[in-house]
Amino acid sequence: MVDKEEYRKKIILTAGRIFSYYGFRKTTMEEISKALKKGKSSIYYYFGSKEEIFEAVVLYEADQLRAELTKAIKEVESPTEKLRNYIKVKMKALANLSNYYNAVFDKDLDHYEFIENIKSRYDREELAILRLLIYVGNSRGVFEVKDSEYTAMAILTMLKGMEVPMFWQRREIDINNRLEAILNLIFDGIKKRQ
Amino acid sequence: MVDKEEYRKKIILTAGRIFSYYGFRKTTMEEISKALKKGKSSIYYYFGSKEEIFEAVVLYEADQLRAELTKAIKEVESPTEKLRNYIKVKMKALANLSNYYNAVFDKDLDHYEFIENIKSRYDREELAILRLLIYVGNSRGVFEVKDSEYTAMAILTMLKGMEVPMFWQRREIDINNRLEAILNLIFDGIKKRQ
DNA sequence: CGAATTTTCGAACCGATCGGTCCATTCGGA
DNA sequence: TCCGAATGGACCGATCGGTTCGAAAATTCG
Repeated sequence: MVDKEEYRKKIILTAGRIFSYYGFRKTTMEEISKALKKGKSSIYYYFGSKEEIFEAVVLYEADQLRAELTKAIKEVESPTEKLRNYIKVKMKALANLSNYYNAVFDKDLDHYEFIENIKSRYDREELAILRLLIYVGNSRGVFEVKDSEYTAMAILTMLKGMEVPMFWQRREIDINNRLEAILNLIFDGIKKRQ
Repeated sequence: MVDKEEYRKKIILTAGRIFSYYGFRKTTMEEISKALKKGKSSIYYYFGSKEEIFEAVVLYEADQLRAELTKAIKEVESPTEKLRNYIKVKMKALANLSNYYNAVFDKDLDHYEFIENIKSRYDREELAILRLLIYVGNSRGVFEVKDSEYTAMAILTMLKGMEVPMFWQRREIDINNRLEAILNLIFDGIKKRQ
């Protein structure tokens, strides 16, 4: 009863690890169950299908990401720092939340509609957060942009653009350099010159 | 004609990349051929089987490693530096020559006899190199060990011991710390106190 | 203790996939 | 134009892998 939900969580964690290693297609139920030291069919007591597990994993990671993001912007005061933190956390998350990002970008997975849902839902949420950050920074006189809506969209686009190729060349230095570069770009373009 | 050997090399490189990403079992001939922009059956013109390709890849990486190692010990003069370089190169190679190391350690692959051959052959080679390094260092009065044969074996064992768990936690810092630690240990235990 | 319920698991189904083969076709140089 | 080198589509048998099912364990509860 109480344990069941708990065990689902354990499955999510374990399966998530394997998914992130092999990807959705190349991960087998056999492997998931072996990692849990259970029979293959036992997993079906907790989840209806492989897809359902993956869905839960992606959802879990997405929530994880949202939690980290909101924490990151609450931690600091100034709009500049908030935005800076936000972007940094988001980039760092690429390494840890690989299933979420694979789900968002993997073309093989495009037909899964739940991914479409997550995609658009989180896009809207992100946009709202960014817009707010920019709006506040603007009214405090730290930023100076005409339209916070479109500026938020521009930044979101930039972030998305960064995510994709990162999958192919994931060297640590590379990531940091790119991150610094984009941060500089964003702030120099956005910060009020005095 | 001339190209054939060249194309085999290209296949080895391409297949090696995919093998190192998915592992032997999870890599399909389809994927290899697609990556080469060729039909699946075309690959069989160059190699007799999937195993044969893998064999070639492992052999290639093993030779690569040997070349790097011999270069590394030729680059410097003192026995201390030679041994130091040797170990460092070996550890660094873990990241790049993943097929070779997977082949050496993957339990699923144990029944492939050619891997057994590579294993023992390279163990003997390594032992010989290490023994020589220690022997020279010894006679020059830089090292001070009773039996270079057994000392070489001890170091080899240590190196092998380091290799295995590295697969599971491949963080850069971790590797460097471990490396430093083991180098210190080896040298403090081996170097002549004055 | 025994009955009821929860949880596990092996067996088996079946469509998909995979390694490998065949063979007709195309390519490229003489 | 000829000939072997090289290619790739169609196909095959075997295995794999997701899922179902029913019955055995394990656990809970009266």
